[in-house]
Amino acid sequence: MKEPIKKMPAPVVQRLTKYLTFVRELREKGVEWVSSQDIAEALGLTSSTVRQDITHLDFSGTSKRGYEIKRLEWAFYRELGADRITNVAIVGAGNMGRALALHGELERQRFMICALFDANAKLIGRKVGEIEVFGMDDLPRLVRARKIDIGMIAVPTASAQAVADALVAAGVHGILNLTLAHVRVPAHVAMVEARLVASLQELLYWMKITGGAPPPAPRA
Amino acid sequence: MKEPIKKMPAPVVQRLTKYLTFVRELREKGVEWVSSQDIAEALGLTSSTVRQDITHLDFSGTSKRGYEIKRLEWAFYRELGADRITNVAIVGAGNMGRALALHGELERQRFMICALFDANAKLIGRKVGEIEVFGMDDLPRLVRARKIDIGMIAVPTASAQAVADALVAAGVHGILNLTLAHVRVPAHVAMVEARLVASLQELLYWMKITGGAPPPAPRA
DNA sequence: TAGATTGTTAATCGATTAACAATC
DNA sequence: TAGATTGTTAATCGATTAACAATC
Repeated sequence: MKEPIKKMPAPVVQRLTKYLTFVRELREKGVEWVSSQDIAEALGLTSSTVRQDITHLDFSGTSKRGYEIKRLEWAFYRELGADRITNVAIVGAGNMGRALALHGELERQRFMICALFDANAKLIGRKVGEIEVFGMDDLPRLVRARKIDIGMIAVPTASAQAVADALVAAGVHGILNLTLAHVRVPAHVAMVEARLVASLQELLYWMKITGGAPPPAPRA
Repeated sequence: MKEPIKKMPAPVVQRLTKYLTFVRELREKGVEWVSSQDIAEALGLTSSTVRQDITHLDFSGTSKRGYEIKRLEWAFYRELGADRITNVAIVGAGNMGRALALHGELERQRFMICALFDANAKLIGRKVGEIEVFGMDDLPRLVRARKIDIGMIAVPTASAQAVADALVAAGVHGILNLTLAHVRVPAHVAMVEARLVASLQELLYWMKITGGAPPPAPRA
């Protein structure tokens, strides 16, 4: 086990997801080797940053040739923990929740949507594609039974914290928050914010500035 | 015009969207004053950071009492450029694009969805709620006619760059990219990435680490 | 071999935090 | 007034970049 144990900084983790997308594209095109300079140019970074970031992986390049794409891609997946299937529940069977449930890209990237939940009794029992909608009461039971690791919050802003609490109580290990609300979770549960409306507000600011772009890695 | 002209760092802009959400909630509850310490505790920051961030605004607090919530909320909206209506186009009338078009939260936060676009001829002419679906050919004309400032990319990953190019050519000033792809735009166009699948991959990493949380401000 | 590219160390840059004087 | 909280300056911390020796 040579895996580095040290926690990577958040900016590095975010760039890893970008590297992954880029090298996957290259592999699909049949390219076999890539240099830190190639990656840097494509993503608007310095080659130094790219090499430093790859340092965090259990992976080595080759002098003069760069990085072998197939192995590098795999190293990214492995480091992120995205090399196996992850079971996901979506809370909120409104427009957004249903769209996520039907979003093929998730499955393609090994995220399996195992259940939808909604507080609205009229929606319970319906199906969205293959996925059944359950009431909130079933959350603890199904999280356990279906080994659900991640809960996605796609409910109205006002209910976001209550849903997060319910997901934590049910035992998920990670939460993706899609609402505008700031949500708090205990330290043993990981959370990433994907607040779409907030992203639009951030975008407005960068548009104000020189009609210009944000610094290299906004965040997404 | 006392507005500070200097560009804020990306982490500050991202926190601004969080402050905004928090103080809006307080205002709705009828609270009138808030201290940097209150905000810091709610959002998991230091009061020092909060005060430094507010420094970037054209706004002053009051010794001993803190910040007047109504005025502070407004200052956040103004600094972000979110104090007026912004016209938005969505490209991609699939599940995700339609869900966004129907997502009431956008309108509530002054983003007006003015048009949907899709390459699929079968979808053209249909309506999603009140919003009509147009073909890609109509993009340049409608961006001009409807004064569309922002384009949201909600198409399959493989078409993301082509759509971005089309939006830039049509003259939008900002782009929100919802696909997994990394997309490049010229410097005069602002872009924010809201790559949902990448956010899930980032989440997987934080789950690996102590089953733990990311550092204070992951991005979003 | 010669040259290109990695991996790593050290320097720089920028953001966060601490400390405290100003102030209402 | 006394005390609480801001606004600001200086110190710290961490991330990015530059430089270069190692190496295939």
